[in-house]
Amino acid sequence: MLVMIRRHPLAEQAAEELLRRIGSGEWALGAKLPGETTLAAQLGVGRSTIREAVRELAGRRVLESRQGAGVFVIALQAAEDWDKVLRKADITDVLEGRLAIETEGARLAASRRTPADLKNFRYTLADRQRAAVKAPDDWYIEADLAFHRAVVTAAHNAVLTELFDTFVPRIRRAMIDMLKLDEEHRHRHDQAAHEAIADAIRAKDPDLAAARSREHLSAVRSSIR
Amino acid sequence: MLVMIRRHPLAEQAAEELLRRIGSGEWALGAKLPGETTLAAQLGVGRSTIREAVRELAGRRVLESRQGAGVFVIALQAAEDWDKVLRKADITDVLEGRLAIETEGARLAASRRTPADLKNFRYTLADRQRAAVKAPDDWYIEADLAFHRAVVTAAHNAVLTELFDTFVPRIRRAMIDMLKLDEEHRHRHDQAAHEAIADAIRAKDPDLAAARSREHLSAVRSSIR
DNA sequence: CCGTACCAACTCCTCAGACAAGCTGACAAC
DNA sequence: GTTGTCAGCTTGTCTGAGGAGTTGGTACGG
Repeated sequence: MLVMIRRHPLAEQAAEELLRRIGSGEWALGAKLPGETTLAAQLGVGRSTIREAVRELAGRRVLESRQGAGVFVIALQAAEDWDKVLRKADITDVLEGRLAIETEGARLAASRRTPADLKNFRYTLADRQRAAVKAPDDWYIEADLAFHRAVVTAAHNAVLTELFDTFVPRIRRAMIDMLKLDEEHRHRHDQAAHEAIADAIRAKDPDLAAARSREHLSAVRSSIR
Repeated sequence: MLVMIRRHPLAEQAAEELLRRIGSGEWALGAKLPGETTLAAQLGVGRSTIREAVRELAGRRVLESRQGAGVFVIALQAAEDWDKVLRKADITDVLEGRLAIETEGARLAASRRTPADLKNFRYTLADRQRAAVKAPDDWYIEADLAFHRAVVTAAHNAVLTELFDTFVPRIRRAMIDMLKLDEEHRHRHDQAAHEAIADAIRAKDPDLAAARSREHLSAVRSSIR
């Protein structure tokens, strides 16, 4: 223990160790961990270090401590951090996930869109048009994402909207990289494809909206390779 | 402060207060928080209490502390806990999300499935057939989910697979509720629909696989209302 | 004028000890 | 048997001390 290279604070290492033991089945769901003093002695660290480790796992909703009673396991593993999953994932995998969400979103939007949704389309499309002509990259990216979000929002499905928002940071980074390699700004010229998606939703044609959404996003995916 | 009813430990209250201030814009993304002693004085608590609060928010990926440098904001709000989002979400919204994932999964599987995937289909379908005839509800549910997971897995897309796994607990609960109201076990009789999905993937027909997947899940969704 | 080495002040990190507050089970009194 | 009490456990909080890492200024040498 004393010899090991310390890249992380002791408290973090202790948290990882506890998480490992929980995952290995040493303590079942709902089980009570040994007392702080016992754990401190076991891991060879001070009591306050153990407390911080437990606090960290409490923040990750794995442990729960009750004064006077003890520390208890409330989850066998840390909830998947989606931002981390997406960061590590291959960009084509992410784009295929986005395609699944947006295609279905466009399909549902075609039957559920309200007048407010259509107004939102007009606004975000006009904004995207302006940004495509003269705005710097980051402005354009935000305008583009705003329209795509408007489509998903029009599906009036909280899960799909939340999924889209989860994907946004990763998509944004990918677009930044993509635009850097795209000196001709070819990507900005597909305003027509966006208008077409909005038109299909406006016309209440689910299959067409889904098809056009799929077509557009497939093109984006292809342009990556 | 002394008079207030203390239902939560001070460290937790301090964490909530810090989270509130971050959300209110007091500290921007990437900004450095005041030192431990300063914060402790501001909130009227001890230094170790502040440290535990920071540690909790570090576990939630909102703060990050670097020895010698300070504590920094790395997210403006706590990451959405997907399990929690799905628990609160309307079941039809969840099923529509599942439909988006599985339909696209089936489509991709039709062009990427390996011999191992097909073997997996055979195995899980046979298992589901047996369970549909005589097994108790929870066995049947696991067998059904195993086949659906096999389909998504055959798409060979880590993001889609992870999404499916995120949805599973919520879907499982919904199925339990559904089967309780389904005395005739009608739901168990759609083995043919599952075989049909597997056949389309086996035949490398993306559109057909997607259509059959969509049809099956739409039927499930309709049976809920 | 520029670059380097040094250093002081600041930060978080860890430990130890003390006491408060809350829970639990055993045991005595009724 | 039921109830009340309490001792012994647990976590919660504070304080003081020193260790370790970062940062920015400053003096020195070129």
